[in-house]
Amino acid sequence: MKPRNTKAKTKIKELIISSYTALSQSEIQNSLQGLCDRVTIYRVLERLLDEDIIHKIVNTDGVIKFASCQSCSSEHSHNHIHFSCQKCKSLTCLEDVEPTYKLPNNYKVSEMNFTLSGLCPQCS
Amino acid sequence: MKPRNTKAKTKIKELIISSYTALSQSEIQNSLQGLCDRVTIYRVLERLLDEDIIHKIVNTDGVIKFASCQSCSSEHSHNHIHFSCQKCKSLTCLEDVEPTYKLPNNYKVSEMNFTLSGLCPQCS
DNA sequence: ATTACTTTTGCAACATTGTTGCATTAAGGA
DNA sequence: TCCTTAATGCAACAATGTTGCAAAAGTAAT
Ligand SMILES: [Mn+2]
Ligand SMILES: [Mn+2]
Ligand SMILES: [Zn+2]
Ligand SMILES: [Zn+2]
Repeated sequence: MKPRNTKAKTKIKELIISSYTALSQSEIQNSLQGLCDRVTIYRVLERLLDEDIIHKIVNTDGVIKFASCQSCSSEHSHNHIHFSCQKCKSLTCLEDVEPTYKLPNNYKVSEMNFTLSGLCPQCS
Repeated sequence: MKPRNTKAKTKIKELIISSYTALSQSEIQNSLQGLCDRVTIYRVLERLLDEDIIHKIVNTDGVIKFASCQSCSSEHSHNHIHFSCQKCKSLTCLEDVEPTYKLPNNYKVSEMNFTLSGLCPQCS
């Protein structure tokens, strides 16, 4: 399975990389203005995830968003916090903020999803 | 708006309180075996949230789950971690585990949603 | 440039989750 | 028991995500 570069993939990748905030499928669809089918967006996102170009974040309302990978060029890890603004609805990666916690024994952690919500600097 | 105790509400409340893991709408629906309509479950859950009897958790896959409130009888706070097992699919509250983190200035936090996924003690 | 191979796409169809309006039912106090 | 109104059932709808399959397009070799 050799991945190919298509119009849709190129444009979606570009969109996500140039966006300061994480984007949902529907937000991407609106930006593309009919460049490709709805289904194609889902499939392209899946491919970009596979290729470690983007990562997936579940927002506090359950909406799934996508953001570019910044710091995981060497190794793929996403242990940073996300911030969801209740006013402007933006979801941003706080790449520098990593939480600490103390788990009971016998839990094996492989992923984390940490999102704080409230007001972002622009809105507060 | 004086809340009333109905069969549906009583049963759903009972289900969630007696469950060790957080439950989704569909899991509740399966347990109820036709006791009430699908829509009623959504509406009952909303009421139980309003009454601070249960709290809402967004799982790592975006599925919304509900668990009873343990420690927020005095004040309503849910700053504990949740654990999502990738094998048995259970989502549990780790009431005693609260993370620490250092946020940049100007962010106003009002809620947090922190879910770790991996293998739970039973599955690892 | 043409061909051949295979990935990617569009479209239709479907499943799941969640919401709303409205007529009917039932809880609970008088 | 009666009355008020909260709660329910049902139908209809919207949003999100998935799948199968034929058609289109990317890529490398000729
Ligand atoms: Mn991120
Ligand atoms: Mn919890
Ligand atoms: Zn904001
Ligand atoms: Zn498990």
